[in-house]
Amino acid sequence: MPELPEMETYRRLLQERIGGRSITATLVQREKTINLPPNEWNRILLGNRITLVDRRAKHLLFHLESSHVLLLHLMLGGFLYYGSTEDKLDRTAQVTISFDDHILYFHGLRLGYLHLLTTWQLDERLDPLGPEPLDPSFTLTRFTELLTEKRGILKTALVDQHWLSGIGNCYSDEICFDAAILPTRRIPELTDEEIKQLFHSMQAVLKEAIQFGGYMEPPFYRDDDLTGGFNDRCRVYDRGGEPCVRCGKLISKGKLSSRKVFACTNCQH
DNA sequence: AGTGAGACCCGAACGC
DNA sequence: TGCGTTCGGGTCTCAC
Repeated sequence: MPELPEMETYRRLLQERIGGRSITATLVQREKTINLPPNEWNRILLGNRITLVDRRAKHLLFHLESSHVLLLHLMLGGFLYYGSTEDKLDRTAQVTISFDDHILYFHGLRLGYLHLLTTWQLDERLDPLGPEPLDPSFTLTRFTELLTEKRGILKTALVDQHWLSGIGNCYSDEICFDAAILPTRRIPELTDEEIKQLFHSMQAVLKEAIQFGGYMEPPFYRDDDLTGGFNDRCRVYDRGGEPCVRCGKLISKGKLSSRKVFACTNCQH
């Protein structure tokens, strides 16, 4: 599931590859993915140069020389592949963007989108998002303040993009596991010590996931051994029934308002 | 304010 | 092989 670490992995890989390069062709197979009539979308993009690939929460931002921005959200199951006309995946690509002989394929964009925006429109779109958990200005003090404003269930808050952005279903469970705190705990019942631990685990888990290339099935390019490196390092997510790496008891799989929740009910409290 | 339900969307995986 | 069916899950909106 593309969350902060997966998008950050893509950002890094994309910046190295297409940063500074000009778009030579585009192909839109699914018009709903974009926000403009295809000819207008194409007209603005063709010949335009990518000045910077940036990330905000689970969004990827392709800044263009024209000062437009391509805003990507992969939602569920979206993923990217960087190859060529020969080197591509045998999967449907909703959009492709070419840089001479290199092609960026956008796959699995069912609910996901790739919107071409002005900087003003971009600010408006990103405005409702909560703070970035890894932003240096996001301190334990700030985190504690945020938690004081919330009263519901911990996991619900962690995945609330308006409250704190970038964390989704997978990492909320991983963070809670690392902190040895149940994701179903009520926020007001958390002790100062637990909040401190949660903050620390949030930093540690997200940084580790970024370092190992996130939780992602398909590779980003041929011979890519980075993307998806965190798949095997997940401790609870999608591991229902497997033994807990910390205590050996079986990981439980539950539901919380239509969301899957994975936790070790033995060593998480 | 928090919670839950429903809609969105459709390719891939699965079953026969 | 091929057709039909099922499923996933972030986000938004709306009702309670």
